[in-house]
Amino acid sequence: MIERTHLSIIREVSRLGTLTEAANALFLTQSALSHAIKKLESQLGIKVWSKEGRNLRLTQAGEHILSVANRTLPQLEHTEHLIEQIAKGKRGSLRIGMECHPCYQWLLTVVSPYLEQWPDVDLDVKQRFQFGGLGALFSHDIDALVTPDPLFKKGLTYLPVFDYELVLVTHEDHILADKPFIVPQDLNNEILITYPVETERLDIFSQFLAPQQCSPYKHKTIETTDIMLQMVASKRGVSALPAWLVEQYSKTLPIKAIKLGKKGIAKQIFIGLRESDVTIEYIQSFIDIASKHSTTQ
Amino acid sequence: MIERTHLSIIREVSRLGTLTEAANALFLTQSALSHAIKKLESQLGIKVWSKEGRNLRLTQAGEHILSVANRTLPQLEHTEHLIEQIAKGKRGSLRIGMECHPCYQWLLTVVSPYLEQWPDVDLDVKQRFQFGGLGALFSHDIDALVTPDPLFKKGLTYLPVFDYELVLVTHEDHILADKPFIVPQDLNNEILITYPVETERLDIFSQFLAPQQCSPYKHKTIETTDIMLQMVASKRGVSALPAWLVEQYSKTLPIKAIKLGKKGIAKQIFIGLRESDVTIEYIQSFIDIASKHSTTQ
DNA sequence: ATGGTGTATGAGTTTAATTCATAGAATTCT
DNA sequence: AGAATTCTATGAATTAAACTCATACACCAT
Repeated sequence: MIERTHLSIIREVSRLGTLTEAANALFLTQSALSHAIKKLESQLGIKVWSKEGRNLRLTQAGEHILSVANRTLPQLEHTEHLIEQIAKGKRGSLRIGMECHPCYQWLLTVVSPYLEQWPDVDLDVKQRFQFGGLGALFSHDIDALVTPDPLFKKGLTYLPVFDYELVLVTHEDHILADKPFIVPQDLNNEILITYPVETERLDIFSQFLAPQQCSPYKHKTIETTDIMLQMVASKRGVSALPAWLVEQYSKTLPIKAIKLGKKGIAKQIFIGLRESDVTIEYIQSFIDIASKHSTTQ
Repeated sequence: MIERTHLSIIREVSRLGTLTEAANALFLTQSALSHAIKKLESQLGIKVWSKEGRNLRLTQAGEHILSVANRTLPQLEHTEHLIEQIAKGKRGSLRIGMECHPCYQWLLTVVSPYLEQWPDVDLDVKQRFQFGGLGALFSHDIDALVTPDPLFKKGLTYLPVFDYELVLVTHEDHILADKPFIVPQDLNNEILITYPVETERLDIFSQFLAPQQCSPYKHKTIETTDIMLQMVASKRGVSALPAWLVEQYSKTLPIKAIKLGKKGIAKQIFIGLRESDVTIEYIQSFIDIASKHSTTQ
């Protein structure tokens, strides 16, 4: 069996020329190298070197071993270096799953300071999961899940990262725009625009309309927040989004936010993690930075 | 230090699923593997596996080690095999990569006299490469590359082995069958059958149709030459193949070869080698035999 | 010859790897 | 729920290997 030491020895000897020097470079005695190679030779049934006077010349077999040494040793050294970084907590991969459409805007504000602080962390954001965000966490397809529903399961933890109020968005000239708040019946004649997910996962349905058995005149779905708000701004419908997001867009678009019900709808966003990961430094740091970028942002 | 045993252990465990089975495969006890990995983990300061119930799941660090194992162990095993052959006084192994579909038929005619002359050379033919034929040559996954594109790189040499003419193949009753040669426009209403590779790598496209901005009525792809010619023989389309190949098949199938353009399309096939290998006797001999089996065959 | 420099080798020592026996953990069976 | 099964983990004892030391031997230059 060709072992790593054999590769190192052959590489060093052909780099430095003599066994003695190679032995020094490897912090071993000349005797050790001699014995090691001798044993290898007897195992493989070949000679590694032939002696030409007092220099060693690699045989054909020796050349093959040197060649494999030059190809594989650097790879081993590279992974050892990589793993050292992982051990120090400096490197790793953080794949974030998003189960909350509007949170994408918020995530972007978290990501840039994070990447600055952790340049060696591989960050990735995923938005579609074959077996739901929870399944993705369990099957290690993602490492963190941004979600409004903290479905507690053994082996997972959730940490709240920010609170916001869900509001109705209308054009600023809309009939409802001047009300201090709206009631479910107010939407009976409106076109409601939402993200394309099941209605059970849309709070405007599950927490506002459904309890009063109301439904909008029409329900349209749109993938992206930008287009959604463009539609609202061109009076093609109303939507329900986080208040902070509406406030941000209202600087450039003629839109307005209205409370949903007298008390409004309060939402909380969590980050779910596998319990075994919470101690990892670069993951903790992500939670920290995420928490700091809460509503006020 | 990551040793070869660690690589083997991690590879076998991820192949077989359990430490116990891996231990059997490696002719060691389960305890030995457990101790070995434990020691590695303490040296590197990381975990290789995390236990999920009773299964082991590789950590990120573990994945890196597995990846380096899959890259380096086969190389070590191959050189050991090579050296074993050298020790026995036999020659070695010749792994040929093919980047040229129809050349397979030609290769078969080369292989049999070669094997007769070199009974102890282990011959292997590979047709799929993760990083292209060139990458396979450099990473020692193959020893020789049969290709129409001699992409010169430092450390490689190419030797031309045979020339042939690329021709159109049609049914012998086809409308085009009586022409002395065809022009690109003649294919506008034809179904063209080719091997399933990128059109840039198909000479009928890159050297014949594309310069005149022509394209066939339809483009179908088929893996094997036999089936391809069966299709042509049953009037389901036309194809482009080496003249010598068509000539051979035309003895048994109602097909005919037609020149592509007035001058025809001349092709040249090369064998690429690592420069360090060109002096090896059994490789030189392969080139010799290959060159002798050129067009006339 | 002689000193200098390098390799080879046997014997003894140190270190590492392996096994054995057994405990613990998770899963399946009844 | 408890028993049987099937893995992994671990400490202690054993076995094997790697390494050093001391020294012999080979080559070359002067």
